[in-house]
Amino acid sequence: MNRAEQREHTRRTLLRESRRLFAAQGYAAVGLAEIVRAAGVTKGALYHHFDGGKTALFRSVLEEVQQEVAQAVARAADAEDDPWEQLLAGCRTFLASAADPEVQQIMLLDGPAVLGWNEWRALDEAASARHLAEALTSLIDAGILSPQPVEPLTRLLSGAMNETALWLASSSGPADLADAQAALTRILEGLRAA
Amino acid sequence: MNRAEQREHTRRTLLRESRRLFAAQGYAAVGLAEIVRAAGVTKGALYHHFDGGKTALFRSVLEEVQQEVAQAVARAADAEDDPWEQLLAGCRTFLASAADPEVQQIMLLDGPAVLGWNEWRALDEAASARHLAEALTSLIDAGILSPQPVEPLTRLLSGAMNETALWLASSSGPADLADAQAALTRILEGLRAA
DNA sequence: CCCTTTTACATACCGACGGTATGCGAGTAG
DNA sequence: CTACTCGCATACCGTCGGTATGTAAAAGGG
Repeated sequence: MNRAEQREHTRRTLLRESRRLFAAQGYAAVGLAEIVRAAGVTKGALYHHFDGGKTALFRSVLEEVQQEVAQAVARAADAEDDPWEQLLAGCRTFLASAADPEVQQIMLLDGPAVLGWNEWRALDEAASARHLAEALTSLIDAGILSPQPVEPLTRLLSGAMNETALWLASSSGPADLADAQAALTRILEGLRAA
Repeated sequence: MNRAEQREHTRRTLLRESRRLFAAQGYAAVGLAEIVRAAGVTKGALYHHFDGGKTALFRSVLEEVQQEVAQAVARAADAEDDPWEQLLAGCRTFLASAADPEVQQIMLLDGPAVLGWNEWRALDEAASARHLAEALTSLIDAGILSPQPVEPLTRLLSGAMNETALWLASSSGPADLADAQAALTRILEGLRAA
């Protein structure tokens, strides 16, 4: 194994193990000692790969999670032809993806608190909220949604989905996801009429 | 000053100063040393009043903040006669109240991450989400909203308002609050039609 | 093939933090 | 006046995130 491979291996191991621990226990409850022990390295390696220490490691994990969610959403949206159906499919898929406890703890609970809301929002924007905003803009241009500022609407819908996903984890019978998706659909359809 | 008065004075001072610091710097960035110095006491006093230490102190601060927001919302809603107008007024007031940076940092950012989402939701439920759910139930019973599960809808709306409030803090020109309230109204009116 | 440099870590250490055990003096009750 | 309680202060501890330094192996030039 040459040096580049070894480096990548260590980095990926740190990301994988820290992601598992952050998801299971929450950012604050996980110590660097536990992370490096799980990864089979030492703190020296961690700080060599992640300049900002614990925070930078968490940021990388968060980006990874957000990319995965965004990919799932994009895939679901691309499977539809009609722009309106793309929005519905994307939103429903986001809700389903964010129902994963790993995603919740890292992306929805610790993310904003650890990085601050501004940085969290910037990452969220880059990963998925931008696509939502673009979709809404297209629908407004096409006359399917009434003309209005896109940013507040994007945040309303994004926040609605985020907190509903968290709710799904607590009281989740299997019917709740369907109920939540139905309620979300009702909201979107209500906007369409107007 | 007798003992009961002294006790209450110390407790209120700790709550006031810790609230100020938590709001300004975030939970994790504030040390107990800083809190007790600002309050003019020592850690002994803090642990005498708040059995769970830093976490318990934060929980008390959070409850205080939530109560204040809930009171403002209830007052705005009670000022209206029509149930539908009560809902609109309550939601708009919540958005305006949660635009306060103190409220955001404590109630929306650190709250869920520090206490965990389940406990945060229980406190939120007791303070304000319960009223929202009751209002929605009444509107469904009155035939103003279409029959549907109330819980998912409550979480969708609550989450929409929470994240929009956070957005207001970042990019806030003074017109943004009005835009956000207008978008929220559009969503609610859309539900009404259906 | 050897020597130099760089790289990818490991080791050892530090200050600060949250938390606890104990001490103490002023109130309060009998 | 006394005994007891209560509201804190003091002193101390283990653990944490972070850093400075050491080191062995890989890479690169002659």
